[in-house]
Amino acid sequence: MPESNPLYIYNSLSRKKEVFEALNPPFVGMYVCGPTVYSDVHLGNVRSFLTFDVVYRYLTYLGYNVRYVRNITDVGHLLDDRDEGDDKIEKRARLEKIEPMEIVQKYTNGFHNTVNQFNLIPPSIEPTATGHIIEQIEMVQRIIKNGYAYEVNGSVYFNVKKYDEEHNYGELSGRKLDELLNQTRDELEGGHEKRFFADFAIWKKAAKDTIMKWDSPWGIGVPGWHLECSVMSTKYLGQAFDIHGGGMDLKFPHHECEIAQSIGADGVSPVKYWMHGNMLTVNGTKMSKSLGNSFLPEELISGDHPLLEKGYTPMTVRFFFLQANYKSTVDFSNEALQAAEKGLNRLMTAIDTLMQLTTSEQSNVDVDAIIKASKESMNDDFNTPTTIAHLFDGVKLINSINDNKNTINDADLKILQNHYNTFVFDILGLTKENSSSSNDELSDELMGLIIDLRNQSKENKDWSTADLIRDELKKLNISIKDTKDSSTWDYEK
RNA sequence: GGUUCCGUGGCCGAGUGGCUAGGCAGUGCUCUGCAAAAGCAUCUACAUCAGUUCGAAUCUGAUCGGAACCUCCA
Repeated sequence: MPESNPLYIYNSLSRKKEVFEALNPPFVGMYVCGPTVYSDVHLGNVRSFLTFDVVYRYLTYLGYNVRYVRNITDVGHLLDDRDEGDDKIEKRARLEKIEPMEIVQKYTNGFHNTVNQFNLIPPSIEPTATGHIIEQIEMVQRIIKNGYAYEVNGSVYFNVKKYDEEHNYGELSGRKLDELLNQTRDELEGGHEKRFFADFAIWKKAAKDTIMKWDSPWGIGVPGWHLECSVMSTKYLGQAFDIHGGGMDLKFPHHECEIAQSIGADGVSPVKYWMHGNMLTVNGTKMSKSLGNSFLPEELISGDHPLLEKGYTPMTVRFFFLQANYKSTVDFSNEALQAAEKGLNRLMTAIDTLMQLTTSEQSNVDVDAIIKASKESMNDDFNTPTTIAHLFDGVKLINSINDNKNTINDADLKILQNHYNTFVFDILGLTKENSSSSNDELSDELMGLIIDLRNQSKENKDWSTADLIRDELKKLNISIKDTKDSSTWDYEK
């Protein structure tokens, strides 16, 4: 539980940083909009999930008991909500000539593999839309009963106009209904089933050739596109819960509709703190599949993509993202990624140094200052860039102790070691990626032998042999680095 | 057009009234047979114009430029 300094969270609803106070401490309910599993997740998606991974990790660190729910959307994402709506997953299934659930399984697996690579902690519950059809039907019934929805030809629409008369449709995104009306006048032409242009489907009658469909009081159909999140958050976190996260692009209409549905069904505004992560951009434009500027995590790692000069490890990317505030866009560039790669390396090297530091009787360094600064940064709306900056201040300190320019005693060293373990590995979720992970005992022993031979050459001042060994190993992507009285080696991809 | 937001040094990116983060690159130095790596030190800034103020990157207004959302997207 937060003691001295409280945690502040930027709430999209109030557009202010607010002190975080859990509804039912020590429990915290957090819902994050997960992926629609109709194709591979790309790097932009990863950034969003990473943001909330850190939120989850930090809340846990603070002592909260977090139930983290992140859904899998496996049905119901209609391409539009007009009469001829089409389901993304079905469309993809037809293209690939396989079962919709095969698509769902394939890309769910892919999603899990990807987020594992980036060291994201799995959520406490990962519910699927198709697993909650009954609950969705029940929610539609509650909304109808409360007079906020109407049925037309086997479809049910949320009555936004009526809702807005009693509540405030658009409170999250700052939109006004009459302003929306002005901009979408064209859309009103033509005889749709909706009574009002802003109404949205919460149950949609199935087209004849639809494969995924369910029986309901209104006939055979599919749940509307915004409903699942309302249903599953209510089921697992209650009618009102602490944090709801998602990408900025979901703010409107998706999250706006969630609020309306929850109030329409249960009379309760569902979320205390709305959090929105910003977009990953490429050359200043949002990364998205339709623009063709996205790339897949595998392409990133291999470097096999026109936009990439080389491959980058998942941890480099994780660190790169954490060096920016989650509320800002991050622009992808090779230069920035390479800077992150080196910076991360510097941090990890310093941690190695930290673990083998020799102690003195006295400390003349202020470890508390670094620890305090790191915590305050995280408490300031999960400000990972400044947290990392403070960790780098510590790097300077660690190196100076290692150079005998400063001293540290046993107690302080333990504190500092613990701090870096906690912040770097537990909270920021970075891991040591041994670039020589392909090593086995045999290569270790062989390399040890080669290095011994080379050291003998060096002792004999046979520089040409020593250099030959180093140059030839270089061709095999093995780099030799000489330190004062030993040599290390690394396999570089 | 509407809503929301942004423009910081070569690059990335913090910072919301005075104390000028951090990383990468550059430069100098240390270490070293050489190299690499590592370490230390260090230089470049606040889109433009006007205003408020003792004082502004930070507040106000205008101008220019950019983005997201308003249609599925994290």
